[in-house]
Amino acid sequence: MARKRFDDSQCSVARALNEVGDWWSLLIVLQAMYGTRRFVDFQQELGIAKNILCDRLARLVDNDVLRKVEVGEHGSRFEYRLSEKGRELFPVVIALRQWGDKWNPAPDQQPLDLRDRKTERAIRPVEVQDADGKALTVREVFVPISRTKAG
Amino acid sequence: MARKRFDDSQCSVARALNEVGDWWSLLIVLQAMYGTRRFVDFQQELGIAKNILCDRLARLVDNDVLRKVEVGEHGSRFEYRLSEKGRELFPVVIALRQWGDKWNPAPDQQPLDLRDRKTERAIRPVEVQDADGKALTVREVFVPISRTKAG
DNA sequence: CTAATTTGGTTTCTTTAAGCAACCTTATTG
DNA sequence: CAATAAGGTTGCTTAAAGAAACCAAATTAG
Repeated sequence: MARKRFDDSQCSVARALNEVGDWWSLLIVLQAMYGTRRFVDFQQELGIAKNILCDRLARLVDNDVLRKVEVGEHGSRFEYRLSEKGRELFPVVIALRQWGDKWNPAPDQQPLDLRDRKTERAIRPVEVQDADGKALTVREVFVPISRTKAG
Repeated sequence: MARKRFDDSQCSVARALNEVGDWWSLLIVLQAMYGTRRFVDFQQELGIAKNILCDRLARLVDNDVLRKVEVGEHGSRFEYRLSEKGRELFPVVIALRQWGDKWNPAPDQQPLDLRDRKTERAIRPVEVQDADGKALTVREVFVPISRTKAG
């Protein structure tokens, strides 16, 4: 595949994609948010090859998106849990999920119904908002000119 | 690469990733949001090989994320513009950008400063919110049990 | 009006990663 | 004590990414 490396890119989206932008990583993070923690469970739920899963988990751990935790007294049983950094991908994943539900709905599947544990009310669509919480489209924003180079 | 096809996946995140989850597509969408429209400009700004750019643009057009518009009277000059569907990736891209800025900051780059055109005030971090606009973490939500299979 | 350049590609070749299957080691279970 | 499960590693095949060369139509320069 000869993938280009973006580690040093000036664009933080490119750098973010370097960590979770490959095919499987974001799906692994998603599964982790659904509660999956064990190697075999990721493998079965995602239908991913073991060597690829191995590689992705290791990279996600390297990048501090997941933490690898020994469970069972003598080691050799592990869990992969989301770190704070990994958990903060929540808006990304949910925004992507909502976008997919809206624009590529599966006929036999209703859109994600995610609810607040306390109130049991559904979440809103993820939006880019101004300081007052009003939704903004891409056309309603701008990047102010700054002295240093922008990404 | 032998990439697995997710077109028929039950998971809409997987289906979304099928459209914009490959290496370059989301960066192309990002560039388009920054205002890029021409083939050569994408090529230069992203540093992408022409054949790959060609392929990605065609796929994004196929998937209705971009529209290919003839410009110049006799055709053979084109612009690639975001569709409504493409524009609605805004929260996804911005959430990813903010995540990258927070967790992988470049030393010589300040985080994205995106502002409301009208008020000139900075946008907020993209969040998952409850019905009242309160931010929710992944731990504060649940998926209610439903009669049909969930993604 | 002709030559050079730009735009938007296509083709060929090489490199590299994804997917599959087999195998392996250390627990735990039966 | 044998079988199975967890968590990998290794080797092979296939397919996609990247680079570079080439190309045709349209525009611009002279």
